[in-house]
Amino acid sequence: MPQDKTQEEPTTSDRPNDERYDPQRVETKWFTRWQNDLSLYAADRDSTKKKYYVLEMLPYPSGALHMGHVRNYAIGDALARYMWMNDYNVLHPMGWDSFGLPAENAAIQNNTPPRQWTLGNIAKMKAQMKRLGFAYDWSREVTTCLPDYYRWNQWFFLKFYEKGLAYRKKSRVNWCPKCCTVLANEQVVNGRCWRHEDTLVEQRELEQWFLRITKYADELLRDLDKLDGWPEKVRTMQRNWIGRSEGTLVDFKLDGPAGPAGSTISVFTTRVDTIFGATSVQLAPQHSLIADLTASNPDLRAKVDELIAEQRKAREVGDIGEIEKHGVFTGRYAVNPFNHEKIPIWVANYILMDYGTGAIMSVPAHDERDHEFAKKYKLEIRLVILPLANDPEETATEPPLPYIGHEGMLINSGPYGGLDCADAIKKLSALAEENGFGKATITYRLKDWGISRQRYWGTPIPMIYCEKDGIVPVPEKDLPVILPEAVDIAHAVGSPLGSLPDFVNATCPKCGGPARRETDTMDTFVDSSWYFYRYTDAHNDRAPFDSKIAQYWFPIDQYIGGVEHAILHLIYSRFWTKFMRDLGLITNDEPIKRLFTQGMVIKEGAKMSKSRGNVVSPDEMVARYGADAARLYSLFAAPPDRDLDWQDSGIEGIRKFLARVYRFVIRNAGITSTTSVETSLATSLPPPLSPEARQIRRKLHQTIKRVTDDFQGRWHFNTCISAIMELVNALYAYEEIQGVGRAPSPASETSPDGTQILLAEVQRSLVLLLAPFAPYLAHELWEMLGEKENLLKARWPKYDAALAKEEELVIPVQINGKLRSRISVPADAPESLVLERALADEKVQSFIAGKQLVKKIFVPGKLVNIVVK
RNA sequence: GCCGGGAUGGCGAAAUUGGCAGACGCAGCGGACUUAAAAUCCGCAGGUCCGAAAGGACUGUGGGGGUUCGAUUCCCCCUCCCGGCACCA
Repeated sequence: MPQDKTQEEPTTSDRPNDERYDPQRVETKWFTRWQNDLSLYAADRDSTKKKYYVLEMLPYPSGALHMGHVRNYAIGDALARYMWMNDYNVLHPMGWDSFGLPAENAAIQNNTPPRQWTLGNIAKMKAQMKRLGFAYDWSREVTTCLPDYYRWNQWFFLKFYEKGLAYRKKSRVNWCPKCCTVLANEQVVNGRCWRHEDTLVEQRELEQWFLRITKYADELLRDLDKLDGWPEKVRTMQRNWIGRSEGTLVDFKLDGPAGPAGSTISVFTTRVDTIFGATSVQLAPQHSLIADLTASNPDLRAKVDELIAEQRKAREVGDIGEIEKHGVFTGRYAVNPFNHEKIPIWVANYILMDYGTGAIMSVPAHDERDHEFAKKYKLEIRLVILPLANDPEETATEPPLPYIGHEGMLINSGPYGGLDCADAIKKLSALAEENGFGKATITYRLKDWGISRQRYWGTPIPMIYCEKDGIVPVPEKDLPVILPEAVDIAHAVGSPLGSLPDFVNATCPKCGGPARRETDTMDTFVDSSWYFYRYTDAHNDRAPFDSKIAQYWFPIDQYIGGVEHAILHLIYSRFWTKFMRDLGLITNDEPIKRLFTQGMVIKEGAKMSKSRGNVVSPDEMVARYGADAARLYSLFAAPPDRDLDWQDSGIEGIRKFLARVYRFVIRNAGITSTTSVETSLATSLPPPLSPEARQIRRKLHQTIKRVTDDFQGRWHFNTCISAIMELVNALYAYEEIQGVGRAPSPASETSPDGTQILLAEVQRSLVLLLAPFAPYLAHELWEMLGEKENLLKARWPKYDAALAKEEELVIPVQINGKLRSRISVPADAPESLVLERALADEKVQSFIAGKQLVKKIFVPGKLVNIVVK
């Protein structure tokens, strides 16, 4: 309805209503149209075009989008639309990371089954996304909590198992004694249970499934160097997380009788060159040997327990680094294999069981912590490294302790005295290996990925335990192991699935005898580790995806999301890709070519949160200002990689800008409809253009250049949008001078003159420039201009560098680096002319009069600087 | 402690390669239109000082130094803020 009206009366603006930009009217009109065309944003299956895979991180279906989502998707959507307009075959899908805790939480609170709650939320959020106008190929939608997706999680798990990369082992987990269940790390808040604020979380040993990500630790680290399209910050975070450390394992022997834990104490050190300075061995309080050492020594046991308690407390408070170093002598000794020296074995609270071997050799002279500890307990401090003097003639002097430098020479080290540190490390490691008491090794901070969760709302782990055959994988043909629906989560003890006999009881695939099903589910990070491959072939029911199709689309050209996923999701995804490559499913080593991490949306300087009451709701913004304004503002208010401080007055300004564009086109659309747009390339304009019109043409080409350049990688959409604003301001100024559109020119009935062709071209380009950022308005205006073709398929405007060039330049003239005057010169004026005019300038004259000219600096097109004395 | 990113008007920000600091927008002020208001349109606007005004002088990008004809930009030192890792052996 409204569309006809605007086409009929675009230039007879006697009724103000026609000029009023009503985002609701425009947006609902196009929203309805887009709803009816499902193929609108579909990627081509077979295409000779170049591909472009742009992806935003899929959301958890919490129930409502927040502004962070809007910003994230506005960035991706702008890029997708831009690439479409540049004739790429664009893949721009969306899905739902829909397994996870909140669904169970909601189930308990509202008594709604997790599936129902989740699917309901997805419906709500999908509607929001559509209303916001995001151009997704919904035919490829992936919902991770549905069996047609999670069956492939199970399939992958079986592959991991087959290759020996999924294994089961006992490990320490967080346990809430009130819930009687394991908690994920994220469910532990300050060392307490998220549901019982008064209850401290305990550590328990449980059998868990692990994926051997450490097998790829080195490759994951090395390949970070290849990811030059990733932010340095993320690469650094991953490097830290992987935490590679080169060193040596050395086995000390327990002196005297040994218990079940044996008599070997392996220590890891990066400084084996200092081993002759080791004056004690320090064990973590949880070290396996301690049970033996304390078996007949309840006193020692009690002291070790205290150390454990101290560690735990420090961990709860979060400052394990600040803990005061305590230790206790075990009364026993270990033998240094290099010199057969007996040194005391201590247990200390600063030794961590989960790094290295949980045991160290203590070298007080050359390690800060060891030094502090040795001083406290009066342990021997033995200097074994002398710093090399800069001057070889000089005798090395004893350094202040602890001396931790590497540029040194061994002393007091038996036959190795005189070696430099680097040499000694090599020699001693080799010696240890030859003699079977150690070797050079690499440790990682990265641990194997424990994926077992004692929760309901996740992918069932496809494993069966048979009394006779032990652990037996579910045969591929029996997948998926369906997650049962009617489960009482609230009253479950342990894994909720364990309370369902129908689920638990199974037959062994090997012997056919009675067996028990695994009742744990997978970590939800499994779901998001490979989902983006599924988009390429979302309905495949014979494989997770077709390798050929994935090969066409991968790697992802541009991935966009929050930096909070820099480690977990993005490391797991890289790991999964490498595993799939080794399976032969894909050929790429890395999933993501370019990564962009956008900043947070904050308000009044703080993260939006319900408790703070500063949450901005996208629905409200859409209702008040329209989706275009909400999107445009989220791109305009800050460069996308920085945090954005939301201001309602700011989005109001954006709405005004859109209205300004709308009014301009409404007033001038008539010109276009009588103009042959196809032939109106500005270069072929008839010659007589007024200076003002040439100025507009120049501004247009400059604007196209600025916006296009920014899309090529810099992505400062805030400046793109200000460039478009400047263009619109220029058009208004031009209108003011010319009175164009205000009173329609009767000349338009005959052949259009140059100015009219130019104006038509400007309007058309303006709409195209706006299309990636404000799709609703752009579509409306596109139609208003009489265009029949879908705007997404229209070509992105090209700029003409010659037309973008200024004819006349205002050149600042500095004297001794201070701005003193400006002169106007033709753009291509040679140096001699510019300098001549600069020196002739009245103000310049007054500043240089009576002074000696030292130097004249001319920067073409930029400035003149005259240096005088 | 180590690593990464920041700091520019009242506010969000711009300056892409060392070359006019503050584009664009918000808030503000003035004007036009209006009975009035809203909306809209036009204009002003870093700070201090001089001047009735036009205009002019000085100063200014967290602080201090340096390189340069010229520094928000490059180098050195320092402060503060945000993020990551951390008794990592």
